[in-house]
Amino acid sequence: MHSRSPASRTGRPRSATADAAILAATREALVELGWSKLTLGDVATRAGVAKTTLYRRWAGKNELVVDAVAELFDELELPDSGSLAADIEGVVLQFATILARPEAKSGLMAVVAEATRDDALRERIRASVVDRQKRLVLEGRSRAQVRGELPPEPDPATASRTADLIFDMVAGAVVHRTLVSGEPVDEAWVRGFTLVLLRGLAGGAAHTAAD
Amino acid sequence: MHSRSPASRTGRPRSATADAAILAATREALVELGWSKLTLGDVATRAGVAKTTLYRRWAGKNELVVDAVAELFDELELPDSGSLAADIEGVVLQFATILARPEAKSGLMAVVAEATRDDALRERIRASVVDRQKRLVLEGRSRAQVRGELPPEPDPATASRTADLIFDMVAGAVVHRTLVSGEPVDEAWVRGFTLVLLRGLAGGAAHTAAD
Amino acid sequence: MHSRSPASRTGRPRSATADAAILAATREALVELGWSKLTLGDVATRAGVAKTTLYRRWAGKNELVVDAVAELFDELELPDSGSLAADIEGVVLQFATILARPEAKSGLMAVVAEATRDDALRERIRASVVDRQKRLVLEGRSRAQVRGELPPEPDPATASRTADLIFDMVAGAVVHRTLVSGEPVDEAWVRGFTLVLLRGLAGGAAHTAAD
Amino acid sequence: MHSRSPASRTGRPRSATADAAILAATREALVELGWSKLTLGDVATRAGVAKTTLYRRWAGKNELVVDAVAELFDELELPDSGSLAADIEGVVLQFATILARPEAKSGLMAVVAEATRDDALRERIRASVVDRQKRLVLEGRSRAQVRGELPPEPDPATASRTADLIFDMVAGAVVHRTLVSGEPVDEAWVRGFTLVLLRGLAGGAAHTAAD
DNA sequence: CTGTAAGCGAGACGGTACGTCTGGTCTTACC
DNA sequence: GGTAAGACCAGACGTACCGTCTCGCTTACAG
Repeated sequence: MHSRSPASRTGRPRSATADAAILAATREALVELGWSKLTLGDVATRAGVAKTTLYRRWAGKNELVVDAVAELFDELELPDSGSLAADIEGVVLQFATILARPEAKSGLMAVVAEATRDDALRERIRASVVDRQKRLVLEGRSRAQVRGELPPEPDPATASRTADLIFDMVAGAVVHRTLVSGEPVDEAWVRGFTLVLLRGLAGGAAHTAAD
Repeated sequence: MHSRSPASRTGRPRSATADAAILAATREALVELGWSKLTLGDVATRAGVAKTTLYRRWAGKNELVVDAVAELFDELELPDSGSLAADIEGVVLQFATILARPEAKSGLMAVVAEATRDDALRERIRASVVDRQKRLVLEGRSRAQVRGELPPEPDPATASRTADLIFDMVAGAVVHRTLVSGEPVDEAWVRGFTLVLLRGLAGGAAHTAAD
Repeated sequence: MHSRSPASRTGRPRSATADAAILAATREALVELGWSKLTLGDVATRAGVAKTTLYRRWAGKNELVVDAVAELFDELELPDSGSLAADIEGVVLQFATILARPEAKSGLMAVVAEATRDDALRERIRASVVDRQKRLVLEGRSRAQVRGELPPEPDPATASRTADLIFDMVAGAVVHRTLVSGEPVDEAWVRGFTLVLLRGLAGGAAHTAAD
Repeated sequence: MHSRSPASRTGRPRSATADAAILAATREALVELGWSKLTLGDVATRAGVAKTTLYRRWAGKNELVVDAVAELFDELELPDSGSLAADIEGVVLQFATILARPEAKSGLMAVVAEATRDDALRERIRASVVDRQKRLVLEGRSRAQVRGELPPEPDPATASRTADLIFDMVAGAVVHRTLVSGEPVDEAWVRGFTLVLLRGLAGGAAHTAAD
């Protein structure tokens, strides 16, 4: 999660509870203040921790917020609803619900903005948030293949490229609707979106994208 | 663009060149520093203008950046390439090209992040950036209808809803791929994406989304 | 006193009252906290002034304290008591009275201590405190010469050297008794000290010191 | 010197060398950094000792520095040069030589400054530094009385008062010239100063100071 | 063609947060 | 129990910007 001196055997060990308190305080501050008015001094105070403790563990505001927000998405689960379309609709709705929470909106977009000028930060976001949830796409596909809704995918490279496209489309559309358009991601929208997505994918998007 | 005292008839008029100089300086600073390290004092210096002049015209950093970035998207044009797919591919590529510029990335995402806590700001973004470019979707559709590639749309409400969905999907996917995934939006990707989108839309997404 | 851009015609002029408020607040803080616990942030608060204002005018704690303390010694006056001995006793008592004040003790000794490692600071102390008060020695001597108590001094270099010695002896003895010995500088002590000093000087200390 | 648990019979005994190492490290740090930038953490590191160890033995920076500096003055010796004036000149020069060392200047003046607000500290300085060296005045006087240069002093109270005055004048003048005036205490200055002092004392300063 | 109202540059103002450093304490593991 | 290591809380440091203000000057319309 954050860098730790790997083999420090002596000295007082780092407080185990401090991490959790700091991340929770960060989310709390994001809700109340938003990213731009969040200050590390305030987070430290809320967490009942000295500023030095915070800086000892995270390099700055961005890294802290990424970790605080990433935890939010761990509660995403692929529902087993019997059909691919229903599975997708379920997970998209979950995703939208989390993204509608103010700590997610404020924090995630801000660090994405910062990441446009900081490759290490983008990598951290990708690792902590995106790749960690890509499991949902993979699991959904394999489940659909078992059900016979999707053909087995022989080429792993193509499979990976298609999974990325799906992730860009799902996450992008939900984020854009929520944050830019400012419209709710309700069941009707999700159903329409899922229909377009599945119909579009049926018949080999990957084939075309690969030429 | 920005508020101006409506009926000030007396006194020295505002410098006409200052606005353009400030917006250009803002974009320059966005390129060099990114949003979070951009300071209004620095923009004023770059523009050869006093800080007071800047504050007289814009309420703050966010409003200034929205205006500076919005101008970038005015150069988008719908190419007339003979087929709907090619039109879409063309405009998506243009959009991706603009979005790849650092002043666009840095600025746009940051103000979107700020807008999560500021409805007035989101409205300003929607008006200045999104709605201003929605013309492209509408024009592309009507052109495709003339060509016979799309059926005429009888219900204007459904038409509007579909246009919004398209915009969310296009803008969202491009933004996500560029900023989060960090992968280039090249011709291969655009072709794959457009294929999925068009195949998905064919046959009445709006119908399903409307029930 | 402190550096000032000499010919800045534009911009908001510096607040005239801020200087006095800051120096007074510094003395107040010296009384309450002493030098080592005095913080510039606290001084700024007491003076009703921002920390930046303070840093804009003084380079740091030492320079500020020198100026704050130097003002205290401006109230020294050479009494015209009719005899050299009485004049000296009067001014030594005044000096001791000022030095007994906590803001003088705390501040002066601390900056002298700092000056052991900072030549610029020692020069500032010498200029602001010592040389500014050396007038007392010079005036006292010329007055005594007019009275016929001292012979006219033909050699200005010798005169200056003697004045320095006198200053070192007077200031040094009073400071040492007050701060190190911790004994009061009362009239009895002053009379004894002055007797030793005058008897010692009578008959040409300067002559011997010059060979 | 510093408090020691008097009857600790069990456990690991305190390192005997640690004290000396810490005091030497303190003087070293005083030379390099001066009092205000000296930190106990740094002293501990230089001495190869844990901060805990240091705090267990001294209450704080001031006490530590007093002990470190006091040792410096133990090398003062009254030379037996055959005349009172020469004895005084010799010891004044020795004193000035020690005081010119940066660890003495920096440390001594700083703790004197601190002592203006801390009576316990002033007492510690007086006991460790001043009273410990007052032997020089007493020994010098008695030697001069043996030689017949000074009359025997019948009244012990007067004798003590005169000794104090001498100490204030000698130490004060040397300190002031060294630290405030910033001029060297060379042989010429010492000869002039001693002349004034002895001539001033001859004939009963104490008598006048006592009335 | 002069008065006046607003805009202009410069830069000081009271503030807030930064990220670092130090002081003094506490908690480990080892000796 | 003493020690070295180092994390802990608390809070000051000096810097950078914030958004506002006070200046002396310029501009251009209005009377």
